[in-house]
Amino acid sequence: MRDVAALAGVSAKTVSNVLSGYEHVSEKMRARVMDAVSELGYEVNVSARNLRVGSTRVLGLAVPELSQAYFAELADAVIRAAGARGYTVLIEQTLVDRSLEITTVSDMRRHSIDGLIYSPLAVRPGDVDLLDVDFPIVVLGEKVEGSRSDHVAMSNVEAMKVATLHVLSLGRRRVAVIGTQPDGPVGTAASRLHGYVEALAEYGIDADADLIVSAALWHRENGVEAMERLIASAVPFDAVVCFNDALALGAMRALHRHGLRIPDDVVVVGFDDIEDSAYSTPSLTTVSPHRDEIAQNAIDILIERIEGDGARPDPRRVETGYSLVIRESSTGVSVGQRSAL
Amino acid sequence: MRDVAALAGVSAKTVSNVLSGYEHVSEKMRARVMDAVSELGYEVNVSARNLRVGSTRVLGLAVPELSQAYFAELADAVIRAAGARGYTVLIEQTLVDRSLEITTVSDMRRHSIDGLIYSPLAVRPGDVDLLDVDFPIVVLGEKVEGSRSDHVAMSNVEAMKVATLHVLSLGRRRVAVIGTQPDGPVGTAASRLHGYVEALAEYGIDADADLIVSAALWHRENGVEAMERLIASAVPFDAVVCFNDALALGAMRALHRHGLRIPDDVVVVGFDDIEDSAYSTPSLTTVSPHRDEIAQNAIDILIERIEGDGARPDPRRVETGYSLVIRESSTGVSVGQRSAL
DNA sequence: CGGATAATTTACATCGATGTAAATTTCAAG
DNA sequence: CTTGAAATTTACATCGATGTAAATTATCCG
Repeated sequence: MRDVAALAGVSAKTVSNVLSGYEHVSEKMRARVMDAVSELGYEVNVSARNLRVGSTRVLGLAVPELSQAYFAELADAVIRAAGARGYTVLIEQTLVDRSLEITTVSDMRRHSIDGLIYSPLAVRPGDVDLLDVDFPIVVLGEKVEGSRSDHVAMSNVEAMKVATLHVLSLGRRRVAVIGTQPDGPVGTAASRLHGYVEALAEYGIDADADLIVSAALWHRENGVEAMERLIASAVPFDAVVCFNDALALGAMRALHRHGLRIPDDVVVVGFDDIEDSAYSTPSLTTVSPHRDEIAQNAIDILIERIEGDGARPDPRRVETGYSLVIRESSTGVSVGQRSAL
Repeated sequence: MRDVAALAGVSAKTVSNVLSGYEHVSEKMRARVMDAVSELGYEVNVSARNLRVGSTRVLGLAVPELSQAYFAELADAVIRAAGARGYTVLIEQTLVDRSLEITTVSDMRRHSIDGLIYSPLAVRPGDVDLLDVDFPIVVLGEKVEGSRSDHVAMSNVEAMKVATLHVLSLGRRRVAVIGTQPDGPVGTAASRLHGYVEALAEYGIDADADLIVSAALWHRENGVEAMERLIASAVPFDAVVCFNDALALGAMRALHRHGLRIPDDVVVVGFDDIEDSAYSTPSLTTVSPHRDEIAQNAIDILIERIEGDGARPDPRRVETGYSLVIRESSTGVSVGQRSAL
């Protein structure tokens, strides 16, 4: 910057003013400085600016795994929303060794980040303290009892209830569910199971433990495996609601392999509305969380905290919308707003 | 840091030494400093360190869109490879407005990054200069004529030739191809088309222009649309090779809708081996680029450049491996190494 | 044309961590 | 109980951009 200033015959501060778009800079000055800048191919040193200014305009986004379509699509939405506000996003994968989720916020502060959007797989009760840091954080998903951090989430209970009611309205009565944790449902899984149970209750049906199938992770392979188990158990069922689309796609794969027709023999419903679900065969009925709404809210709240006066007001809780997208896997025909054809 | 030093009764430099793991620090000193650190909840200011040290240990990864499974899976691989070397990854999406790819490297240098891995959709001849910067860059995909930057890529020609030969070996002779750009093939598309043509030539077949179908983007919807056009054209065909899996999945969707059976009526082959392809119905035969190998090579070369002596040696060209994964969409049965079941 | 006001530019200190080189302490051997 | 070498710690300058406040220049009006 010194060099540019010297070449333009002005002070370093003037160069800085030009580059940071300071209001009171004359046109000729601006032109002169810009010439010098391009002649020397100068670029500002971001680290120095960050140090001086005290912020980086970089936000962290912590997700379990980018290779899961839901999180990739979420990341895309977050990056766009952040970009529109002039922020960049640094993505952290928390599920690094495919089985253990590391959750220490301080791990993420290694990189100078102004704030963090945290989308955990499952926040267990004890994790609350980890999040209760004096640093701007917005948590996506289940709100945690006693947590003082900001949350953006849809109502998993309600959404899953709507999805299950849809299945029941089609006349199915033996509705299986895939996706609880092997060691008992917590977090998102617990809420979705709750919605499922509530829906059954409206039809006067008691949940049958034999129809509740666990999945270690929510990947396609776990869906295949869970469905194989369900079929092997010989428990009769005529529908299955899955806690995410990957599980549902895996389950469909297994059903297909066993010659079971979808939806004739088994109705399948997913959750997340990832892109694949519109293009699978059959296309998948699923709950579509409004991802852009989630991303937008998270970004807005986070930036508000960052640029705010630093006071720690009451935690904010935003509930985002969702919609049920009905496709072939439940009705045989596709009518949802984002269906494939 | 001053405060920590004061509390521990030592100089700031000693605190710095302790925290950066300097060799000659006595045990009692280390303990004393660490106590002070945790008592004050001190965390180093990364911006200040970056300024002083002159690097950030952050690498950029520029991909068109994270919501495309191939790039999400690639990003995952890159993040892991970088993490193992102590680097973090900042992801940039270049396809911001869904149609226009911005490619200026300097756009990405807004964020203090030590180096960049750039995975362009299509580098056109004129783009060479944009990449010929004095900054560590590794380009993924097609090597560009005259480019002086490092490249990591598989042989698209060869891989597509192998895929097409597979189709021909099944007895199909009217092999369509989906994925050229509407305004003439460039970059990756050109190479893959080349491989297709070469394979046909081995069977003494001339490429038929009517069987070469373009796609504006390589998303599922474009695959659907391309296949609809092909079917509407009434040109007979008994197989289709697609330039990526998303196109193939979209094409399968369209075939299904028209009551055409896969693979009986039409053999379908994709490219990329994204996770969906193993779980689609039918599962998709595809070329599997060795993503981890690509990521590892890119990271190794990039870090070598960054940590090297700054000399600008000859550009490096690494060719990574691939394999043909044969699944139901070509043979009716799945035998590939990463098949679904 | 003087004087006041606004616009523009400048000098200097500062953000916080770390490299350098010098100062101090520690320790083994004589 | 020296003495020299090694180990440990310290003082100080520095990375590069920007906020502050003061200095300078331009502009306008009576």
